[in-house]
Amino acid sequence: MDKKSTLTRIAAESFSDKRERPIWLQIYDRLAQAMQSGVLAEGERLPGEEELAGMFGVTRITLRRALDRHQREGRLQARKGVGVFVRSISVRYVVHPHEAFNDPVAGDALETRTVSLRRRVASAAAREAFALGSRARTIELSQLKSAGQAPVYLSLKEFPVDVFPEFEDRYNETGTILGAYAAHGIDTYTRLETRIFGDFADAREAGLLQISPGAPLIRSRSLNHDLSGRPIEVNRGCWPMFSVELVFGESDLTVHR
Amino acid sequence: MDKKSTLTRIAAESFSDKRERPIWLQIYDRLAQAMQSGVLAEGERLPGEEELAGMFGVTRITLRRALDRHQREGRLQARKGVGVFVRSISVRYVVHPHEAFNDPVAGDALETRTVSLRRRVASAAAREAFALGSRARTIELSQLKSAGQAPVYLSLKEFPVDVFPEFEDRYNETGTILGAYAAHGIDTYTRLETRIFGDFADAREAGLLQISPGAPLIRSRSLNHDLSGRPIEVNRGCWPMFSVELVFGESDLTVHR
DNA sequence: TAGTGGTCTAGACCACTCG
DNA sequence: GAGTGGTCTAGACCACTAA
Repeated sequence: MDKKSTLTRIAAESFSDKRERPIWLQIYDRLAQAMQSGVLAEGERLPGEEELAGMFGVTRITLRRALDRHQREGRLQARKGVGVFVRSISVRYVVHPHEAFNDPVAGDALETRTVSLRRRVASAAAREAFALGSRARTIELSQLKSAGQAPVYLSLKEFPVDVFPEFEDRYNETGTILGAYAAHGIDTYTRLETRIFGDFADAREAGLLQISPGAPLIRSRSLNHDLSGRPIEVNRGCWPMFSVELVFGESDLTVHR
Repeated sequence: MDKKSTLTRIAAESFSDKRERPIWLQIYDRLAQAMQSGVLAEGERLPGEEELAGMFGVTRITLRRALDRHQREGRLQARKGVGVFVRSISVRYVVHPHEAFNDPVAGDALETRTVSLRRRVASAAAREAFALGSRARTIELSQLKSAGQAPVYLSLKEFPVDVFPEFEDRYNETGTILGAYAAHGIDTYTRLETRIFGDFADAREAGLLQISPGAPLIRSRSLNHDLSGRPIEVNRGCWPMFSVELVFGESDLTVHR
């Protein structure tokens, strides 16, 4: 039996008492099960909403409530005029903050794509960190990191032009930020502070991360210093909420009463 | 002019081109602005959905899309048969993981309520951590912490009965977990590992945290050892995603190339 | 009992994408 | 041009809560 007829059979089963669980949530459940069992495989396109609604015996609006929820939770992504697709989030990407916020170490398993590299008017955060005037400029680098098919991390970093006068060339040569660091004589750096908080994706972020606008994100903001205490990088990053897990290891957290 | 007529005026303004921003998102925007400016104060009840829809000149379903989004994002909470209320999330509660996962330190500014305290069959996580058999029992403690009016943290901890034979009495006497620790001869402990990840609230969690079911959460799982390396506590906790900010301080994160 | 939020239907128009 | 997802309407019934 092919996949589509399997899905048809799943959809055709009668619903249980809707007072216990609304129909749209029962549809949500069955779609989740179909994805988990492989009836709907990663990357696969779902039948059209009209057809899908017919298969489940409900209105398109009712069906859409189930789809919307799966989109917010990252399992599905809709592309206007094209269709609804199963996103790959089979695994959470595990990040050890002591390492992972630094591009090279945890980045090994990830593919990095440079989204943009340009000079810009310094952001407020960069002005404060680098002690810049209101019209000063910085080097802005945006990267997108993917695990397999699924983008998992989008970053936007700013660097001070006086510390990295040749950043663009050195970055393009070496392909890594640490390469540009080294080319400017910086071999060791310190992460001063990292803040983690939740938020929701805007349209641009949603497009790059292949999630729906409004889907929840985990955001980080951090600041790097070199050995002498000079600030050299401000970083803003975000993960789709459901595709990352932060792990804080043993060590440092002994508590005395 | 009273608040309600102010809201009426806000609602009555004409919408801009809906091709640029859908009407329901424009309603969402105006409600956000009304909350931020104090026209809708914290804890206040909104007009009924039917009335509100009339004020904005849309259908109830269109209005509900705006309300739903605010509920997911934690600014509004609906109570069936009662009304829709403005939740207090004016500030993010800042947590320093080195301290905050430990009840006493960061808990100072929070009010703690004991949700439940009982003995139970050990969870899988507790069985593994404490090396227990499949029918072993543990002490389970659930606490809810609130900042002002708003609940911000819900925890569920398990303790091994052999380490804490009198946990319940000692906890009830001292009112704190550390008190129960001390009464059993444990003054110092170590947090072995903490994992942070995103998820969505189920019905019970939503009720206790005063958010909507399905709203995004930040979850933590952690394990405490005593000085001798003996595991003494497994902890599962969650915050409403939008009401917490995790801060990792300076110190430990120097990176050598 | 009256009012509230939660769910569902039937039908419509639009913008977008692709062949 | 055909098909897709995005938005919106008008109307209905239900379960829940409080007076």
